[in-house]
Amino acid sequence: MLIPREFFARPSGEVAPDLLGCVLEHETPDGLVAVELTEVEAYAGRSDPASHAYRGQTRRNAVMFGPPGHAYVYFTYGMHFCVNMVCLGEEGSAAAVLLRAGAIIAGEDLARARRTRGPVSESPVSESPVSESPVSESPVSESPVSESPVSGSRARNGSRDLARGPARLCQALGIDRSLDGADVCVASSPLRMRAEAGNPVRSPVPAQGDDRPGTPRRIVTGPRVGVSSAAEIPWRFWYEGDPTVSAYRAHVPRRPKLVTP
DNA sequence: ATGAAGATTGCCT
DNA sequence: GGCAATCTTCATG
Repeated sequence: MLIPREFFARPSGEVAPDLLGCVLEHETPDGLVAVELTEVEAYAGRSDPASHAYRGQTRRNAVMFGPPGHAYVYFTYGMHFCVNMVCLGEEGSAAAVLLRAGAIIAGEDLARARRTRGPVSESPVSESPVSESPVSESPVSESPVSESPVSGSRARNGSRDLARGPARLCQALGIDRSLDGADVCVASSPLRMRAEAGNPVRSPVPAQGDDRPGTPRRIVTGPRVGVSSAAEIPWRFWYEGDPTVSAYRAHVPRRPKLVTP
């Protein structure tokens, strides 16, 4: 069931936790990839110093100032895309929720192909899978170790890392600039957001605490890192102990470009 | 016109 | 843990 637009017509701080467990799917000629969201981050817009909308509307962030239920896709670091869901707290607030991580629940092969085919990586797609079984059948509930450390296997090939991080999530889904402004609330859109109800059973989660199937996943909240203002508001939301949640990495300001005389 | 920084990631020691 | 890759956007002259 598609998520109604009213869902997004709320402050981003309210929408964000409700997005956990929802499924973002992108349909292309190559196929369909669906990701269940496990980590999101809210941005308040005009009043948020860390938001792209803080300094007002520009060509890049124009979508954030538009109606809710649309995707705000931006390009960063010269190579990565990130996607937000536009919300609506106050009029023109330009609030949004950044989709930071998720679990692939459909189209995993396509997602892996997109992730493998990196800018520098030229490894052919014809890679012999390690007992690749269809996602729908055969629960792998009895594998304590999530992934066998195959020599040469990078993190990017692991299923749990396919959408672990905002840029990886976009790459796995095939989201790029052309989807900026896409409406995720209409069935005719290639990019759609589905409600949690009707989700396939979650892929096996490594034993960590009490993540048995059937156990409701707990949502953890915390302040965003690196932003001092409004620290009392929980901006980040994720599923506790979920392996697909991105690990925080402190942002390192790069050294200034060296001038050669 | 020019420069600096960025809602990141992959690979290095 | 550190640094490079890579280019768009925004602010300033």
